[in-house]
Amino acid sequence: MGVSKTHIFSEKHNQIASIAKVMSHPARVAILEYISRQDGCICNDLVDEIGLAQATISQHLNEIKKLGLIKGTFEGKNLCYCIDQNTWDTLQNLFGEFFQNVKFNCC
Amino acid sequence: MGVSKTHIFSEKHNQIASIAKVMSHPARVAILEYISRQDGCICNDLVDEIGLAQATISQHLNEIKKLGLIKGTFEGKNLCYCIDQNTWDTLQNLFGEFFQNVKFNCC
DNA sequence: ATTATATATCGCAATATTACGATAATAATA
DNA sequence: TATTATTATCGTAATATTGCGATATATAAT
Repeated sequence: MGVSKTHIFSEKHNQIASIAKVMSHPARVAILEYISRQDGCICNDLVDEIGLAQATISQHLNEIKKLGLIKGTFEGKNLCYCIDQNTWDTLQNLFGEFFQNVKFNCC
Repeated sequence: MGVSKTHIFSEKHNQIASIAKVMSHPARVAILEYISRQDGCICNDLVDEIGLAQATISQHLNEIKKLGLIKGTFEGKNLCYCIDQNTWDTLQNLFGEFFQNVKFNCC
């Protein structure tokens, strides 16, 4: 027991859940917002900004990256993390559509 | 260790994370969609529809209810779960705003 | 080559989530 | 009141997540 039964759900429902999962921790929300606020994308001060240990930040970044919401390339010494606009748009649509399509026809 | 440090994050970031957390399991996404598809709101066949044990469905419903996304009233013998339109709109806006406000200015 | 700085990974502990069977509670009906 | 159907709660087991220190890896500068 305790094993999540993802296989019994539709592709779309699993996809929406995956997106939501990434946003389901305030640190990751904060990270995404911080990255998006930067003019450039040198973001090694994320540790100071967020207030979690470097290892923990790295873990969170990795989970965001796995979904494709950010991509990182090395710019000189620092790793440059940026929002991946394509993925972002796709996920935004998927999620927005779900919110939009709910009907309110009772009670 | 292992204790989520919600107190170091802003109210808004925690709020967005809370919404996302509810949607972060495919069963809950499926439940929300199923309820919204119904013309009425007698939804005792959720167990057959989703394919999880009754106790598990009840747990998931409770987590959705805690956020205020659905409300339940008794209609005769059956419990009637419906989307709470007010909460839904609020959360949709909060979430949509977050997605919208991200800038793509690097890489 | 050595050193300094930034990021990733490993290993572990604490806590949270998921799922289900069993059982209790609730409400309509016989 | 007894029965039946529906939903909620309890207890428990399995798994997942969160967080951090320690350590490894990678790049830049000296």
